[in-house]
Amino acid sequence: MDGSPSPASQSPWMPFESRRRARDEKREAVLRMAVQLFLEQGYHRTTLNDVAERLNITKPALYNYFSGKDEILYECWAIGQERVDDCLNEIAAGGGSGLAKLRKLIVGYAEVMTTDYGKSLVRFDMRDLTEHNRRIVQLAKRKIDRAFRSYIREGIADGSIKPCDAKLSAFAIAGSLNWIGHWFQPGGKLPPETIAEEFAIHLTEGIAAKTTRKKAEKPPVKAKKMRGGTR
Amino acid sequence: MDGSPSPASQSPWMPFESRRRARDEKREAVLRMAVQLFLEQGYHRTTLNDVAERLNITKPALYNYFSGKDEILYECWAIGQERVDDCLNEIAAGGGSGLAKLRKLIVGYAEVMTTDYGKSLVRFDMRDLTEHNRRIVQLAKRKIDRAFRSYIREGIADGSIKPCDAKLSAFAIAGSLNWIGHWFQPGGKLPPETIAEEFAIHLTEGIAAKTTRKKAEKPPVKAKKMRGGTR
DNA sequence: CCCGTATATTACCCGCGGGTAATAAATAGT
DNA sequence: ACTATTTATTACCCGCGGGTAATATACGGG
Repeated sequence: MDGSPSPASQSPWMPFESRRRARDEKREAVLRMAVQLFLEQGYHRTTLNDVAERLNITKPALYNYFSGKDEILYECWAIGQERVDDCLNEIAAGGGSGLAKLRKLIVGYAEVMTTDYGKSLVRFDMRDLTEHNRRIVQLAKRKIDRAFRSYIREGIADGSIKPCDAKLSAFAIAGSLNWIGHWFQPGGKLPPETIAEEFAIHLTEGIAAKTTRKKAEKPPVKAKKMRGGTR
Repeated sequence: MDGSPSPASQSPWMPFESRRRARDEKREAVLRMAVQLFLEQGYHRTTLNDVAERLNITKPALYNYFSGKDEILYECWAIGQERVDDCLNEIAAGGGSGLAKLRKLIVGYAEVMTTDYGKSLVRFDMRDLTEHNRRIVQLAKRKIDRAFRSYIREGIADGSIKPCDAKLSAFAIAGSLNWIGHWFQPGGKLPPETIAEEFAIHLTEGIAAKTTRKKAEKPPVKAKKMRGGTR
């Protein structure tokens, strides 16, 4: 039934009939289309008409779900941020050396960066948001930065990481990871997991206390649990 | 202003030259103000009125020097690119191992990234440009990317760099460097040169064949080994 | 069946900002 | 001083696109 007859469009609004989808699903559909277009064309070059049209609806319909364009932008960002937060929480829940935590963060963050919502964390201009939302974003960014730095400091303290400037190292690592959001596209030959693992090794190779050439201990990166709910 | 070194009577071309020079200076003043505002407020939120106003002129006056807003954006980018090109040419002219060249590039590129025009290389959206200019930009970006990769490959070939995936390593390094353009601001306690040197060491620490503290061949990078404490 | 609510549409507003005359003021060349 | 050219100003156009009002259609409950 809900199997759309024509997969040409992922939109729940098939021209006329089945419009009885749950509200949240429609909201999500809007966000998925929006983030895709924002990334593809840029926020300012993407009109709400563009978004609506590709969903087989009209612009004002969007206002049933969002208060304005900037809120859509914010929600896209928020979904990506949520995934990073999940990652941070998982790490905080687990144990391990500073280096181990840092690597977990790199792997998780890198994988997020290969998704549309993840890209929105670094490709969107936060100055397009309202003052209120912008502050939330800035706070979140500081949180991520602090995580990187504190894991590095932790690693230095526990001996798993060589003494180094935590701030600069964090910038270097975060920069490499954020850049993924600019060059990665799903079609490539390197799958996200491979990229993430390679980066986890490479980016810590310079600061790890011991030689990093260990192949074991990592293959099963833990059950990567898929959260069913999208949001 | 420009004290004419000799009376105009001696050189009939002098007036012409001086006028052209004055024109170029004004053009540059426009670009300096534009790049500053574009970085500060973002391209789309910066109006030509903003630019003109801060220069004590009016919007249409800008059209004496530029054909439109997008051309101003392009010229800002071009200045930054020129500096990178200078850096690339210097490296190409000199010698050294692949690793040495890579480090030179890191130092040079990092320093460019701390300038306004350098930031424009990574903070501006090329999709705001005309098709023609966008193609030039893409070409230049590929050129830089090729430089990173080829130095790495060269380093692997001559033994100065450990075997690794040149493409991924280049992305990682370029990402760290490009990120500088997002976080650096002149007021900080770390001067650009220090950042550049630190990055040159850190970013190659993982892939350098031997311990990084070697002064073999040429010492293009000052032996600033001071690791650990940093400051 | 009727009504309330949620959802969608059509038609419109309007402000922002890039770009363009038409024209005035400055500067060089003779 | 007169003229041509460059450079600047004032005043305007107009299209794009975010946002709104009025309205139509569907759905669910009594």
